[in-house]
Amino acid sequence: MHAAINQFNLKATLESGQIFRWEKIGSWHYIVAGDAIVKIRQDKNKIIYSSSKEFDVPAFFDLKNKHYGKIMKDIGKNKKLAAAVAKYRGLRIIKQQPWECTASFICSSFSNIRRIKANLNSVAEQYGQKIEYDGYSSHAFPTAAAIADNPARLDSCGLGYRKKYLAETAKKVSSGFDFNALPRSYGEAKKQIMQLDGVGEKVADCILLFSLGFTEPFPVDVWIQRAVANAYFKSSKISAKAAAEFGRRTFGKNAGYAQQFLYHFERNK
DNA sequence: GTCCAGGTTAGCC
DNA sequence: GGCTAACATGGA
Repeated sequence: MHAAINQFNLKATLESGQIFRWEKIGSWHYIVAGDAIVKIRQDKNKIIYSSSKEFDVPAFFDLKNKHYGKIMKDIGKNKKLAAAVAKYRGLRIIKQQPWECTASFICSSFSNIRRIKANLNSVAEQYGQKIEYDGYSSHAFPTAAAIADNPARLDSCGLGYRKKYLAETAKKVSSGFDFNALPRSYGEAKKQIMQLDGVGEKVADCILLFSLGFTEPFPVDVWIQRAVANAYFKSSKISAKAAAEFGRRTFGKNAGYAQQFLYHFERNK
């Protein structure tokens, strides 16, 4: 499939730490999402893609968002963000499946991207069905029930203390917790998600932002905490809570985008 | 050996 | 409510 596209930066989108199970081989990117493999590359204002099964690639990359230009204009007004927006315009917020996103960010806590990738691939190998497309082979991300049925297999995934969080959350998700039945309000939805083991303020914000369609979360990790302190408070350190409140107050409904640009910019400077 | 990594939690005040 | 130490593991 070919499609003409404006304001899309595939590289920045994939490299900005929202999604972990992807790999670049030559000029192609292979992304494993759920039980599908998506093959995609970007050539200026065009994307070329296909997938192992039916998959809405434009929806996944938020390319149907009619407000993107306006959002960029809005957050770009902020002096500290102007450079990030100029440099990475086209960075999109990916829309993942809630369970997979939740599991991913439970694994992300106090870790690093390289290791998170290895952890998630191990989990997929332990439980997930083998899938193959265009010579690229991987494993589907397992259902919560698959993990809940046999949590012992997490032992070999190198998750450390996160193992018990993932096992417990898999159990809850496979036995009643329903992402589709969450309240519409950010605060209420967040409160419910935080009932899950291993899901605190930051991971909850990531889940709401990267999988549930909320755009106002401002997830604060060590990078964002430092960046906000340095750029906006002329201080070397402020609390995570203060950084989150600042982000949401300053950027409102677009805080999620602002955070993602800030994060990617900080990590690459 | 020491330090750090897209934090969360339990235990304390 | 806010503050702290503990939590497993791997790489620099």
